[in-house]
Amino acid sequence: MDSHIKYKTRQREILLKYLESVSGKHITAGDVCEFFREQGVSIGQATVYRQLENLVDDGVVNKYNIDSNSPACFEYIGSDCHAGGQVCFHCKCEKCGKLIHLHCDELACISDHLYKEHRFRLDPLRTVFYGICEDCAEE
Amino acid sequence: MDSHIKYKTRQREILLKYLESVSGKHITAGDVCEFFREQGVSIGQATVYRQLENLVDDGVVNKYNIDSNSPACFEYIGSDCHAGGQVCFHCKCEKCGKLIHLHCDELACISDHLYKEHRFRLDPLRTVFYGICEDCAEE
DNA sequence: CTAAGTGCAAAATGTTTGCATACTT
DNA sequence: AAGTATGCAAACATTTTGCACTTAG
Repeated sequence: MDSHIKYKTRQREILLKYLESVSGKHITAGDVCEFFREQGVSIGQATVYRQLENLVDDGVVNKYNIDSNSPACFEYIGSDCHAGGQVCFHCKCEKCGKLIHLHCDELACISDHLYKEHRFRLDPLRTVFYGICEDCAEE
Repeated sequence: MDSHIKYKTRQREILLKYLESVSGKHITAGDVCEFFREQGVSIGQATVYRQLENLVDDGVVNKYNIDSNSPACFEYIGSDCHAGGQVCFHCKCEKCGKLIHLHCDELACISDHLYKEHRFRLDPLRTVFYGICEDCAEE
């Protein structure tokens, strides 16, 4: 694999370290910028966007496009992710906009059903379940 | 079901007619505006966005978010697929773009699981399963 | 007559780009 | 030294919003 990274820079290092530290969470480019600003760490937002894109190309993080208006989400997966078989599904609340992600093996039944009954191979990376979340339902 | 449409306006009618005439195709809000401009039909772009969103809420068209940069796509699906109180799920092939309609009782387990285990109320009108269809898989 | 929809232009949003400077190797 | 990355600010594209006006019921 030809990696897109050529130089090892301070910015890439701290970005990667941060993403790793919040692995399992969905992080937007804005989140990243805000975090570093709060920490007093100086990093340009253009760099954040550029490095995030590099990391996606290198397969170290995943990028999710939930809505066309809401910002893209990134999630650290490391380099040996796809072998781990840890698939995750996403639920998006239509009311509050919250993004829930489920690392749920039980949801495999969905893939199974779609494949066995309909010969459709579900792509969990791109599929988003829309609906109403628990909190919003209580109203 | 309470529809979001209250008034039947000229703009909604021509928009719906246009979308129906290109059903099977992916149309962006920009495409819609351009088409009407070329036809000499006057319609404000804000209205296009607002009515498209209404149509999505009504389940008459689907909205697809491919990238966060590229514009959202809309596709006519009609109202007859959930006419008899029977909602249907949609699968979209990422390769050939085919839209497959599945009827609900077969997939009730998904809603059930999401609700029982995760307290999430799935909205089948809005949710689209992405993946690879049978035909495209044979390659 | 009233509620809902429209259209314009302006604002908001998220992301990308040009370019001079700084850093890695 | 050469090639690459950074940071800023400006550019960009898409979508949303405020508000006065029009239209459907």
